Amino acid sequence: MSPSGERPSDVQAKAKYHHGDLRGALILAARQLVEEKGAENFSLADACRLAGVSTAAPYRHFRDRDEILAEVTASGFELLSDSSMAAVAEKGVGTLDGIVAMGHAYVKFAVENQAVFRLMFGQNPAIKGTEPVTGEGQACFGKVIEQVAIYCEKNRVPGDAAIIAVKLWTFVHGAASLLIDEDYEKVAPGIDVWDLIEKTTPGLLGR
Amino acid sequence: MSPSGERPSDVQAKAKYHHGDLRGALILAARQLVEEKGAENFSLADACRLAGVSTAAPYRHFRDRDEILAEVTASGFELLSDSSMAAVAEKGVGTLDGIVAMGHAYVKFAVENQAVFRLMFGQNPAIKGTEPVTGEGQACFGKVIEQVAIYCEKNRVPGDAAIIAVKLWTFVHGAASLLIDEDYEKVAPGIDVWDLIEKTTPGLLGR
DNA sequence: TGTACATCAGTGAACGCGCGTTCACTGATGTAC
DNA sequence: TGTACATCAGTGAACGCGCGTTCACTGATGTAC
Repeated sequence: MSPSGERPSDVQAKAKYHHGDLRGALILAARQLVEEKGAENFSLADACRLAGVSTAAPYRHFRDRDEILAEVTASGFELLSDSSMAAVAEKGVGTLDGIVAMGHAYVKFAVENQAVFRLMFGQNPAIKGTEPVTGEGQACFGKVIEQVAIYCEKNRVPGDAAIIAVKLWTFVHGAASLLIDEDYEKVAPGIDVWDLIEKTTPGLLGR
Repeated sequence: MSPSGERPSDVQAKAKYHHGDLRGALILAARQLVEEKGAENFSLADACRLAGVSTAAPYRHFRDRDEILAEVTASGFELLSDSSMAAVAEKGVGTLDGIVAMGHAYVKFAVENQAVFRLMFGQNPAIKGTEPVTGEGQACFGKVIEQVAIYCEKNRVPGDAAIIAVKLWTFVHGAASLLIDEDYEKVAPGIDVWDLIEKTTPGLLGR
């Protein structure tokens, strides 16, 4: 340790003029605030406050407010891809269990990252049209098709893997949405979404 | 016609001090604006402009901005209930065709009333907790259970009608959401959601 | 039927607020010699 | 190794904006007599 007692990794150290990784810190702050207050209540000024910089600082790193949100959204797809693949790897590549596990991972992600999930799939043309978001989104769905294709081949299921993947996605997406938006609660309180997916997946795969 | 040439029904007549049904007119204006710009860009001031009244006028009829949005949301559920029932009546009460038609009506409603659909099912605790909204929402889902129950009895399908109804709702809701949020387009462009629902419903009903 | 008056549904001006973005600036960093 | 200087990443003050809401007010309506 240097005589001054400061280390580069000491993020909480007293404020420095040069931040080191303000871009990354702002994305992190934005993600946290979006999750806390919802994307519709997110303000750039808030993120600056949280990161401890002036409100003008972000403009060194981002074109505008939307560009930060797009970055948050894209990072959500990355995280979803990773956790889906981890789930599949654990339960078995191209197996029914593996595919169910992907569905569960999808719902788990939605629950743990509600506001980011809404950004990823919900309406916000300005954000969803941008490259990082579109790219990561396609990659993410590609993994589902891949697993379904392996499953179909192994089990001699006829039909287009892409269409079956769309069915699965549709169902799981509905479940995740209705769950986090608390729509089940009004009408089917205490429903076990985990179980719902497990029981419904075989039928959706089957035909 | 009176000598002045004015009729009470003459909505487009020159502005009157007393509006007649400002409450209703503001809800209509709000609905239109929500649909045009999205709920997140809706402002009370805009609605006043459209209705041709001062920005203070709404406060004779509504507590605040959220109360108008809640009213718009509740009216959405009414409309959805009505069109679902019309679809069922046409295709056959408690039949497979009737249930598929409800699914189609759900998607049609979502497409034609995207922003209101998002208000109805999306996150906005302030609005969704209110009475008109909760009540209309429950009534709406009740109609689905009803149809499924008749179907199950007629066709001797074992199992809880409510659970089957939840499955159907989940799938159709996923389809409607992914469709209007343009998420299919990235990944399965040109998909025929109508057909998807028709093909998938029997399986979801079956087990 | 005609008049007096209470009630109601609007007006329009003003408020304080927080936002996104721009500006001229300054302090820190790292490279050339 | 030490110094000069260009470059870069921040600052902080200011801007214009539109919003939701409140206020004292006024014009229209309808009822009692």
